[in-house]
Amino acid sequence: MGLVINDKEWAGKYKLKDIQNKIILGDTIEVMKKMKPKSVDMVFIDPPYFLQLPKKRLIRWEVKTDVEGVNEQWDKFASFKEYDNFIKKLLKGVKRVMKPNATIWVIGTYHNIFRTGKIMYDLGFWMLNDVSWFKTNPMPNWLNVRFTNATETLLWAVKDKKVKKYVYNKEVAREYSMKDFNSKIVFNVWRLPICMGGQRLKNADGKKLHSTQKPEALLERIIRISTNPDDVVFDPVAGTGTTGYVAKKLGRNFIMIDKEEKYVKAMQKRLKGLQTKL
Amino acid sequence: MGLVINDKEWAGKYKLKDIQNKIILGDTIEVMKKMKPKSVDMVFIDPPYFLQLPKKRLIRWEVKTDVEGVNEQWDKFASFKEYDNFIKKLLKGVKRVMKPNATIWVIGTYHNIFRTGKIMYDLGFWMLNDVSWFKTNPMPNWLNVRFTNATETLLWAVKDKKVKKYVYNKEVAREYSMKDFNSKIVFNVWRLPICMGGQRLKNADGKKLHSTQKPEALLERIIRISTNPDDVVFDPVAGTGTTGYVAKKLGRNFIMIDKEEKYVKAMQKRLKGLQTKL
DNA sequence: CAAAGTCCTGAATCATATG
DNA sequence: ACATATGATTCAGGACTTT
Repeated sequence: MGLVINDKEWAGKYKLKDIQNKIILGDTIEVMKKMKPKSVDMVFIDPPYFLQLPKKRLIRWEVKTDVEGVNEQWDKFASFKEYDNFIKKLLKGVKRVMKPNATIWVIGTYHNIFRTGKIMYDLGFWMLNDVSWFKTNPMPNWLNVRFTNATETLLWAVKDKKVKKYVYNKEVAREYSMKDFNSKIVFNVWRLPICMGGQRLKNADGKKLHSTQKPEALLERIIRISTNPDDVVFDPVAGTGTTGYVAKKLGRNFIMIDKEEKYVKAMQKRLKGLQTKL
Repeated sequence: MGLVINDKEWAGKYKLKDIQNKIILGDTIEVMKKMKPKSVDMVFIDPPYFLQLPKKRLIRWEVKTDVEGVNEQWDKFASFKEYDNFIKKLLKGVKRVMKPNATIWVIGTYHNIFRTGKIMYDLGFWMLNDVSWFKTNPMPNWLNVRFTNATETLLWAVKDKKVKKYVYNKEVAREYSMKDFNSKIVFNVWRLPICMGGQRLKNADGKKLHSTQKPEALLERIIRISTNPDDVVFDPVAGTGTTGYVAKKLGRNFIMIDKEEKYVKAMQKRLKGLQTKL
């Protein structure tokens, strides 16, 4: 049995053992319906950001160049409504497969995080924190017509208000806060650089494979703080697979879904590389 | 003509000269309807945050005093829906009186800022930045079960997507960024302390008058960066009146509205104190 | 008077056990 | 699902008191 499951070739339900530490190629909403309820310990979601950029010419303060911008099929939504509907379906599906004491992380920018947060509240998630990822090396806004957007926002929530015994490794959290600000207070502000250098996956042309690949250090922090070893970390829109890669590296298990073959292939390669390393 | 206008005693519309540098006592939605469209240069809103705090009291065990949360009438909403409706009416009213190139600032915490931001997008405001106010002296999370909430979020937007020539004093912005982070990049992260000491308005008992008084330094930054001298700064839910106080101090004009007489009285006193100072 | 020590408090969705 | 009783944590900064 390989690392990848093609959902089209799978009839019936998924048992946990079928998909643990697997990448599933398929429509995430449909795949989740076939998963067992209350089966994962933590969820990380990095949804499409709905940048609303013009199709041809991307504005330079948003992205580096026209070619490399977020202008791909997966970020195309006709309207706020369509976007909201997608996020709502995604979060509903995720909530169903979360264990009762599981937590969920969602990352976004000001383009999408407000609508997304609002939907989380409406679905009954209980917010624990909004965390501000303060990038140490943001792209400067060289037109100087507004502030340099140096942050992304992470929302951290539990399934319901009544959940109390979720995982929060406070000593680990304090480690990072000491490193960031030399402070014993564990702030909801994190300082770390964006994804750079060797971490960045490239395609055959040497161009970056994915516009919004997250740094491993970000996932490391999230996973170490909010899961224990052997927990199952779930990413329903996995992209380049940083979630599963870091989870595995830290002795956790993963389940990842993506609908694009090129990303699934890249994840597969990345994880195989990890196996040889370990 | 005094500093305060009682809306009940005012028939007909308000001309700009009637209300410039005045505090209006009345229902903000109704008052705004009587204001002239396209008349203000900048708006600052610090709406109720809809904290949904538990009814029980928290006690500090060592000193045996209550932890006073916000538990006041103005933060009472029955449901998300009721809260959303209030914010929607407020923002619609505000948009109407904004000049075409005016900008708007809205502040909040994770309790309310996501729904509020979503509504702003839906009403057609064009977001310029989300700014993270990183408090230098937050209340620590004493039980250590989540991150210390050390931030509030400011949303900064223009009236419509097509607005280009709004006020952004980039040199002033850089001043603050140098002070905060010794950086020439003007980050969307601001470091300043919460409202403390002599700034804080007290009532006759020596207790704080308002749970959520904003520091003058915050308003100073906002006003200096996003307005020019003699501009009209509008605050439709003025509370303790920090907006007007700082605006006046910086050579701007203000219009403030609040429905509670005790706050209007306090603002009046505060502004009279400023006149004697200047 | 200055320096050191004490007390208080800040927009907070902070826990657990029992009935 | 409530309400109630019990328990024993955190830091910066301003106001106040003592040395």
